[in-house]
Amino acid sequence: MPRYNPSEIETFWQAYWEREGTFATPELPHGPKRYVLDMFPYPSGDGLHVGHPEGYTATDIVARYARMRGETVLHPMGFDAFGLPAEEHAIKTGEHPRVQTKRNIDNFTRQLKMLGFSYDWDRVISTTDESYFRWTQWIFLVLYDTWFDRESQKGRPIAELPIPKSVELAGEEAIGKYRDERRLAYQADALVNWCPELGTVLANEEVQDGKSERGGYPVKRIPLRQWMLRITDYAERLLEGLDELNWPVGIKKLQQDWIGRSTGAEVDFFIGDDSAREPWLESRRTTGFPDDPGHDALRVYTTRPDTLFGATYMVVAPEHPLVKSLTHPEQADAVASYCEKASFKSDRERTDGDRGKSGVFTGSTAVNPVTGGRIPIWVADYVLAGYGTGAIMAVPAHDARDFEFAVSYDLPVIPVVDPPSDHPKREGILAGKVCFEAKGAAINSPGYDGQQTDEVKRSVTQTLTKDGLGNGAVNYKLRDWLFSRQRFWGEPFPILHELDSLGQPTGVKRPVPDGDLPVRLPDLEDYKPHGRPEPPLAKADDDWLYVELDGKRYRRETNTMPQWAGSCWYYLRYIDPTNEKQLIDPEKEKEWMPVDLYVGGAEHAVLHLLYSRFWHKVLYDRGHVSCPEPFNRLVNQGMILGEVEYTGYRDEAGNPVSAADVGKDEEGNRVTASGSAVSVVSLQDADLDKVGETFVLKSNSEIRVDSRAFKMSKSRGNVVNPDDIVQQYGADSLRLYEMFMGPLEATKPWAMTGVGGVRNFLDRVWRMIVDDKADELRLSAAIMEEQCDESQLRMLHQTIKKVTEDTDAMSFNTAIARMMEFTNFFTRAKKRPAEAMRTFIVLLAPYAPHLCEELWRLLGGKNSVSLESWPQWDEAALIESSIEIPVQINGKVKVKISISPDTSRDSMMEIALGDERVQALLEDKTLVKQIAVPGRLVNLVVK
RNA sequence: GCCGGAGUGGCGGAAUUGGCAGACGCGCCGGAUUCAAAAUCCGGUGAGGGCAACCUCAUGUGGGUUCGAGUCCCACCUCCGGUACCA
Repeated sequence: MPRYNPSEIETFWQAYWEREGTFATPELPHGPKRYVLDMFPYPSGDGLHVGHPEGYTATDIVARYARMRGETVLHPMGFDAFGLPAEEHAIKTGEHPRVQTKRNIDNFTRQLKMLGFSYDWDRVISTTDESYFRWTQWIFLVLYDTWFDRESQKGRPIAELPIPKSVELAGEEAIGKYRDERRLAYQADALVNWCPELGTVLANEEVQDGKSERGGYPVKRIPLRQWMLRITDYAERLLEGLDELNWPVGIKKLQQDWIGRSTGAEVDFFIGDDSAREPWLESRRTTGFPDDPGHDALRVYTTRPDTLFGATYMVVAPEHPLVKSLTHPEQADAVASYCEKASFKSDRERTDGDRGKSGVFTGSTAVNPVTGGRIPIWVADYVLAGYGTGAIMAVPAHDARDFEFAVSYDLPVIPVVDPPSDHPKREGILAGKVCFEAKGAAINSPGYDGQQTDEVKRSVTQTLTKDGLGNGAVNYKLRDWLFSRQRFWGEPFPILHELDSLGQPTGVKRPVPDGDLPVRLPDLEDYKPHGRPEPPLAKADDDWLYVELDGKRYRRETNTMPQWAGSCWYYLRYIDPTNEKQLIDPEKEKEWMPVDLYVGGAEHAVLHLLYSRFWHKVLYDRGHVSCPEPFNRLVNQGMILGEVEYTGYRDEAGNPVSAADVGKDEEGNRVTASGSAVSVVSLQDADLDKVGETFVLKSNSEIRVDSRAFKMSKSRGNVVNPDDIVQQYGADSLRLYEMFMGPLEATKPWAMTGVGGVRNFLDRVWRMIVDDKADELRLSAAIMEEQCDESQLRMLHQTIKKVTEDTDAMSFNTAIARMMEFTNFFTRAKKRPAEAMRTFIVLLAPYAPHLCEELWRLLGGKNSVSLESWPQWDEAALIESSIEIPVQINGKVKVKISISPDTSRDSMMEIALGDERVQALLEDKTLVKQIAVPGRLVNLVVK
């Protein structure tokens, strides 16, 4: 019995494709090109989960479809294989991460091949390959060799950096330092999360409430020399570049918000003695607003210079460099202890809202530049050191945070913006009892009263600029990118630190010469942390750690790059994966770039995509790539959740409790309204009824039940393994099901019965063509070398049209629905013209390639169906001789009439009004209005 | 709090963008085939009412625009995701 047997067919055709090189991509495209890219996976030990094939199937369909349309397609795959899990595995087992990584990549490769994706496997790369990370290191050196020229908004070689005379005179060392301060890759002291117990530095995500996520040990923030990338210089370019991209608006918005551009002004507040103030003001009037405020001024950044008259105090961040000098002796202890406490809090904790605001007075005051009055300076951790100038002017009347702080510490509130007269809380606002953050008319602002916010902003900034006390300024939330990790399993930095004769670093850095790349990872005895905030590479043998070059001794940089590094540019390497001389051949780059379609999860909406764009722009500025943006079109696949779960509740006595009466206590445990604990019972849908909006127990309709699908997770036990699905249903079924579940971008719950549904469809396709009663594999007797009749021809061409359009629009679910209709239609037919079957198989091939190869062969195809060209539909065949349209009366369908589809408006109306059923309905009524839409409907408005 | 996205049958989802709501699939019901079952094939399936032809009600809720609203506007509710003092 020749039943559809996926496991046999699928392995056969996968071997065929590999043997024949069916999907090998030429070096250069001939004719139109399409670069279709997946976000490459991290090869975890768990193998693929069903979320991977979702995006991969979508791109595979697009890639196969594009090939059939005659485009040259680049559709590659690779592995983002540096990362923490392999290192943790190494710490536990002593096995080199490379070994485990290799094993995982092999497993992923097996799984990916099992799904029949049309990747060009000759181009596969892993970020951990030496031949790959050699170029990651090389790009780092490009960043190191680049400075950002603000004037031209462009990265340029460091050799072109203009050196001021004074620096030049100070000698080589000063020039070196001057350059180092301007490179896109630079070292700086950054605060890291150091956990002494674990003996390691942690990422922000690994720290919760000031404690390590693993173990719950205290984490301290300590400054450590770190590599940073000056992504902030590219903020404006990264923002502007978004305009031209075909990305989901939501993702663009996320990136915009992340970059967080704001405009306002920097303002200097005088902090010296009163006697020194006049000369200071005078000098400012003549010299203008300086780059450096000097020691007698405190500089703030504000987006609301119009509220300067309402600034009643100032706040500096605990890490602000002036904290010490601003602190009065009698406040010294309080300030010191406050700052110490703040240093223990993680960024996350400090910025965790609703926690109330705390602060401490420094004892000193500053002069408000517009009122001339003295206002107190506080230290508080609600001001962030890393944003703006790390200091603010506080305007409690018009800033919610300042207001909250002012109320706590009883600081004055002076309203300077009058809300619109119809504002419900206007009185409270004017009395300084309520905070108002929106725009209005200035009050209590001598010289500006009555003017509107925007106007006041402008003129206050103008006046400050004229007096040398302020200047318009732009700020970004985006921070420079902390680029080094104290980890083993990452790319080593290709940087050498010069040592003096005593073996101490001189501070001079030197890039590893190009010919010496890659800098490989050393072999370590063990990978365990060693209790100092120093990277594991510092434990390497001396012959790795120390280098002699041109008679000088150097110590290697021992930090490694973050996982982002390798994923920042992999899309370029696919184009020229084995080039040993260059990152990428410029000719190939020009032909293939940019990526035409990039599909992946939304979790990379900000970081990966922003980092990648940043590197790409630097490479662009330095002439290594030809296009300013890497990813033309981006599509985010939605998450696949586990099967829907029904959850009921029971009290301690075991009696069912309605979900409506179940809440959560402070610790998140489920309890009844009276506070007693409830237990959770998992239910089957056979036990349930639906009443209105909710599910209830069949046995007792008073008892409500929760119904929800959850994110797949090991702990919940709802993870679906692709291996199992392929084994049970076949790869084509898995592919098809994931595409049929719903729109690609939507979040959707898994349903095993649905997989059975699409398998059912493939079985029907098989039986439509194959004689399943015969002993050997042969065509069904219904397949004939005959012409389609009119309705078959229409069905065929409508299907070609729908599948073409839907595949173009990536509406795979509706394309599949249409192919199901086709199959249902032709299964019923006694005669199935072979030509129609062949055309249909071509349409289905991108979706279910294995099955289609098999049936294609059976229908007489000689080559792979993947090499066929995509069919065209014939408009003439689509036209139906007559269509049924509704006749509405007052917008409600009453009667249906049959007309030819090209009937004119007037004759439609004539036919409708001539219909006796319509006439009967119109009796005793007055026809007020008649609407006819050709090919659609007739609507009669009557009274 | 803020920013996104979404609410349509028992379930997943369709709906040429303002024109017959529920395509397609699952599930369920009935029939055929079978000694029986599986598989397969055929038919039915939003709710309520009626013997029936038919009627009424239905796209989270309430209003509005329109000949006509799942689709547009206003107000609100719920869920999901992201984000968090950026001055």
